[in-house]
Amino acid sequence: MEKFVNKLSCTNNARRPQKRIKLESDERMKQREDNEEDEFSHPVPWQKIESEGLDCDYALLLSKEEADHMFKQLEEEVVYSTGEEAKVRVFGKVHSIPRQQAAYGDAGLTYTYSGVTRLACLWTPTLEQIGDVVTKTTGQTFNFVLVNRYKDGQDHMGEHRDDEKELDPLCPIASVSLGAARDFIFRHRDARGKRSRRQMDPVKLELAHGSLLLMNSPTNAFWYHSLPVRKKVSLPRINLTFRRILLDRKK
DNA sequence: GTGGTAGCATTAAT
DNA sequence: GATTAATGCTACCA
Repeated sequence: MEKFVNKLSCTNNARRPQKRIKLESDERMKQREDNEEDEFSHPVPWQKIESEGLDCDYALLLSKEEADHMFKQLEEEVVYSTGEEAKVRVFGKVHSIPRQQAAYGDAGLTYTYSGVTRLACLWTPTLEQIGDVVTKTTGQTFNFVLVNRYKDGQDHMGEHRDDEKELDPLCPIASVSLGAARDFIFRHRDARGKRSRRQMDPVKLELAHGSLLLMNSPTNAFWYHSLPVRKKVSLPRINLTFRRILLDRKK
């Protein structure tokens, strides 16, 4: 069995991803960094995950106690889609998605994928709180979060890319995991299928309770990702993917 | 043999 | 034509 990337020794002890989009003055950034020093008594050990066209950062964002608390709060707060909203069309067929899903974000935001348009609910206190931690840790702001709940190892997500046109292409997608640890697989678009053009090994991660995975540009242009079935997993996992959706797109 | 997983095939609308 | 956030089937491995 191949070793998973984040089971290997961690070589990168930077406090946050090296790549940052400069959105604010040096003075404000310095001020914010000073505040972060107060907030996080332990530096966040980032692990860089790289391959051709793949650029991700992985870190344990929350302590076990914090993550336990957030998980419990979300179980009470989040209301998941039902009925038609929980269905998706793939290969011409309509399926119920094999997990629970909900969309939260700024007022009036919508997000479309695979023939389904979602109107975001307004942030819950816990989602806002976690979003703040992610922003403070990464320097990125987000206006939308997609919540996926996998009740056990039978729930999963098929291989896909997050390449929706309405996403800000320069803003990374920040994926926070709570609950049961699950495998997460990246595969390069040119290494899929029988007549694949190239031999490229998939990149495999295990997403732990309280972890944060940043998918930086241009990862989603080249790499598909999936959360495969794992029958031995019996506990639920909640995944939050924070995104920035572009506003006022030209019509 | 058996259970779990990896990888390919599917399918018809956009 | 290319793509596809789904499942189904088969081959492989422990």
